[in-house]
Amino acid sequence: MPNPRIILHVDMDYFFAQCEEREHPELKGKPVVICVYSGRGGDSGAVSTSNYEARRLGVKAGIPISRAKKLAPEAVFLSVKMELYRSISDEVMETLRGYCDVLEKESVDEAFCEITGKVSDLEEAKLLAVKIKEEIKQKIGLTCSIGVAPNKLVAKIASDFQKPDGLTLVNPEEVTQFMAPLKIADLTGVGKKTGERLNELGVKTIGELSEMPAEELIREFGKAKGAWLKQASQGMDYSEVEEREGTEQIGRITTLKQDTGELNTIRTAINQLSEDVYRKLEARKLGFKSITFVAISTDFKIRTKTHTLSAPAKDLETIRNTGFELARAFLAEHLVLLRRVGVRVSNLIEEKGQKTLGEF
DNA sequence: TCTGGGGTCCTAGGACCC
DNA sequence: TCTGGGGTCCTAGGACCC
Repeated sequence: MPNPRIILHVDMDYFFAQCEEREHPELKGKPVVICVYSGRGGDSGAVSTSNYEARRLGVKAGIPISRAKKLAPEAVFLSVKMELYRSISDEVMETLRGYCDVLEKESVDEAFCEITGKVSDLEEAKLLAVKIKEEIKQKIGLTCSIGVAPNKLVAKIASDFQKPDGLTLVNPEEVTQFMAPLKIADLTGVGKKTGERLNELGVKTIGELSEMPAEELIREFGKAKGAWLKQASQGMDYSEVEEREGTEQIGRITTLKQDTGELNTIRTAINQLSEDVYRKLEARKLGFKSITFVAISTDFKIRTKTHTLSAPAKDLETIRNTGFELARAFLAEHLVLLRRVGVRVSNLIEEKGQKTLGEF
């Protein structure tokens, strides 16, 4: 049998709110709510995240700001400051990089670290995790929660097991016992829809899921998802920790001041969004082949319209004009009022470093 | 109670090519 | 009258994650 892998999942605690607490120590101990205002005036918008004081009052990510204010009138409400969080995130990732063989940044506040080559057993892994936590605390001033396990799936669930400032280790032999009592929603990849359908089948825990016949899961959820559910419920996951570079897509989305089906109003929004997307592309020296117009109607249904160019482009005009043409075509097809619109580019291509025959 | 914004991955049908 | 199979790309939509 090959040596088991040892993988860390590092999850920053209530990240955006903790960043704000670091910048403004007087916030500590108070409920803090980080908001995305829609721009429609008043408290229209949603909660992005909140600290534990606010969570205790029922204020969680995703709820409307107006509702959060009713639940916690005394809380401090702040707008997201993405640049700040991103620069702090860079510091965290830089610190982690020093400790692992491979670092996979999963999002602005989470990462997987492969440390199989850095430690010889779980005891050493624990010491390393403690050291990482201390360094992030000392150098950056933030707490995190870490899960240590033989694969990514279990490491991620483990990092979520004890929070905030937690550390959870799962031996290869303990994986099954660790997973069995957990709710199916704790399984990353099981969201609202899958959770509801499993509930209808009488499945509430990961242990119960692991007892379902694979054939039945495949019949219910299709080949890939069914087989995955069976494996995941047993704590099996063979996916590798990998440094991923190339982003797949870059997009911007915005809420319109009013619901509208008017092409001219939408054009103004598209122009702005296109410029933002263009700036991000430019910063990363990327070209693109596909442009997508994203339309979210008043009933919150998401529809898209995509055009793929015959050759890659990298200019603002192409994004803006194609985006507008797609919007025009969309409105001709659908008689709906739109609440939000977005522009996205995909099929990204590195401007430089394109492979040429000369390289060989 | 009234709902942000940034992503990833998967599916399925159709076009097109060999 | 009966008429393959495989691969890849494109589009649209859905589920999920933070």
